[in-house]
Amino acid sequence: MALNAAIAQRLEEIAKMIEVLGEDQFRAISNSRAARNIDALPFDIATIADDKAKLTEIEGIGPKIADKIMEFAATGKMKEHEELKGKVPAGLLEMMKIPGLGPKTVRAIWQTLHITTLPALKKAIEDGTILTVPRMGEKAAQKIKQAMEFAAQGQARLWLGQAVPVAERIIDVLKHKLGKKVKHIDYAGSLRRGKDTIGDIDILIATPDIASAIEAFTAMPGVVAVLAAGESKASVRVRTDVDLSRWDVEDKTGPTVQADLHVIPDASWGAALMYFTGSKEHNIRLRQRALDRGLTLNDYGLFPDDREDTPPQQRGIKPVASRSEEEIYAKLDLPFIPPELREDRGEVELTATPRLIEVGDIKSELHAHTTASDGSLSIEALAAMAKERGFHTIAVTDHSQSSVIANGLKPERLLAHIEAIRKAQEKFLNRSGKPEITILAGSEVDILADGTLDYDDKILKQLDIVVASPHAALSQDGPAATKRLVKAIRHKYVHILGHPTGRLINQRPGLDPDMAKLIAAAVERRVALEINAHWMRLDLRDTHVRQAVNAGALIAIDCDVHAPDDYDNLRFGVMTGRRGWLTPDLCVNTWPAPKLHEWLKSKR
DNA sequence: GCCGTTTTCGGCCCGACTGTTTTCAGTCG
Repeated sequence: MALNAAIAQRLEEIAKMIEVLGEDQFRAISNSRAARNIDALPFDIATIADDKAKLTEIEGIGPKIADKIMEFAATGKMKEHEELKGKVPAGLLEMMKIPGLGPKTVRAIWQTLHITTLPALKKAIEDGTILTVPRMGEKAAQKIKQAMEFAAQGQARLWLGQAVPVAERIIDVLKHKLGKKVKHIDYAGSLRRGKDTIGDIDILIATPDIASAIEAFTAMPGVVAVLAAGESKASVRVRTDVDLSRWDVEDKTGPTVQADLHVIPDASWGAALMYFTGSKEHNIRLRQRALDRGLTLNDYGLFPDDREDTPPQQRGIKPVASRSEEEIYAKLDLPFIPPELREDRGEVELTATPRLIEVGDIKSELHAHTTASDGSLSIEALAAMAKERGFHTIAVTDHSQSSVIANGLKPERLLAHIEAIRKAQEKFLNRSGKPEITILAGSEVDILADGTLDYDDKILKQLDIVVASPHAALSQDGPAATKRLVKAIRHKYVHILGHPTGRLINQRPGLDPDMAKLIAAAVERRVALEINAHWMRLDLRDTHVRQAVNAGALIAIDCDVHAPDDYDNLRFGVMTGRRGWLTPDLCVNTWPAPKLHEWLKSKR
């Protein structure tokens, strides 16, 4: 879906350029909204790029933007975009990416000092000429300088698995310092919605002792800078520390992240939690819905709308609902909407809360490595940990021969490994000789660049489970990737397509296959598509899961265990599944042993 | 530039914080 991304990027840039030129800002908002919606589309826009009627059916796309899409799809150019680029120097768009620098300020800097690049901006801050810009003082200049330095450090967004431990650590610190004075505390934002990357961490607290909360937050360990500390809000930059040893990442200590603490009145906890959880698009949708019902919604509650300028809570108006998210949704005639669904992707049409998958539903791990290839656990240790988690089945799926770096198994070693797995099974039998946990002999077999598998059929047939995954040739083009992966799905011995695109978030984009074709093949062959739960992968991603679920495809959520801690990544895989509206029935890992084993045998 | 069971024209979510101002503009979420 390279076209979706290319169009979205241009529309977003058009929006930014309109803003910096100081032209009609509603036009800017429209372009930006269209860009977001196109980026979130679950299908390739190329398939309807010659059909104006279909294009305008997409939310936020009217006749003008449809024309722009058709023009770009046909010619690879967008005239409006190019004309604006002629008027707006590229450096201005870079400047707007710096936190604290918005369109108005960038425009003012451009108009007064004719500055159009980041280096020139830096120089103007250093020599003080920036102070001649209207409304620009010493403090603002220093803030911009600091923000530029943070931006230069690179990675803007944190991995989900990096951010969650930081948020939990902050909550622990505040709970410890404030004890019983904490009425409510939780994290909100994209973290609570389970997005694969996180911009910043939002912590909400309800407590009578506001001063102590702000003090504890700004003074906690790991804080490198206090950005703001007001009466009801504080912002800091805090260090992250996560073991990244499985992949070779340059900065092993991890970057810093902005964390915001919002102090919330106890009575408006639900309204604030909802507001700060977002998404922005979901909130806008709810506010609109409130207005339609003669109500107005803000972060203090849902109030009767009397069209006064002063906010209702400041005039002592009693809210219709405010204490819990549940009661606010109810007053808006909606079921409770789980945070992972709050993306304005149709959830506001729901009439009942869907029973989404939960961590507790998972009863098996179907993708795990041992010391035979690149894992750190023995077969027995792997199985013991799975049993401890209440799983009925664990699949040992070490790498195949082509994965040389991962110590992949040549056929002879694989055959010996199968024997070792059968032996290990004997150690996990109860008194009546029944398995306490079923240990499957499997393999994570490489899908070679042309779609053939890394072992021949004679070998594959002897395995209880085959997870087929792409590991090399991850930069081949979309059509080649589609052909390759569909061929693997159609292979008679394959059960699961492992990390289908091979992406590493923030590191490499991975394959860009035609998902609709992959899903269709998977549905037909009853092959499960994996959500790899490692937070650097989360592959399938949320939008792909949604597509697969809509088509009725089977999904596997697996931790791709290499070390003991990897089992803990399950929750990130489950969050991604929930973002894709995944219900337990479609997820093979939730199936009871007989049903799972029967499915596996149906491929033999 | 999009959108519409009050509208095909006239709207477009709402509040806190900061810094630069003397009453508010800009940015953010």
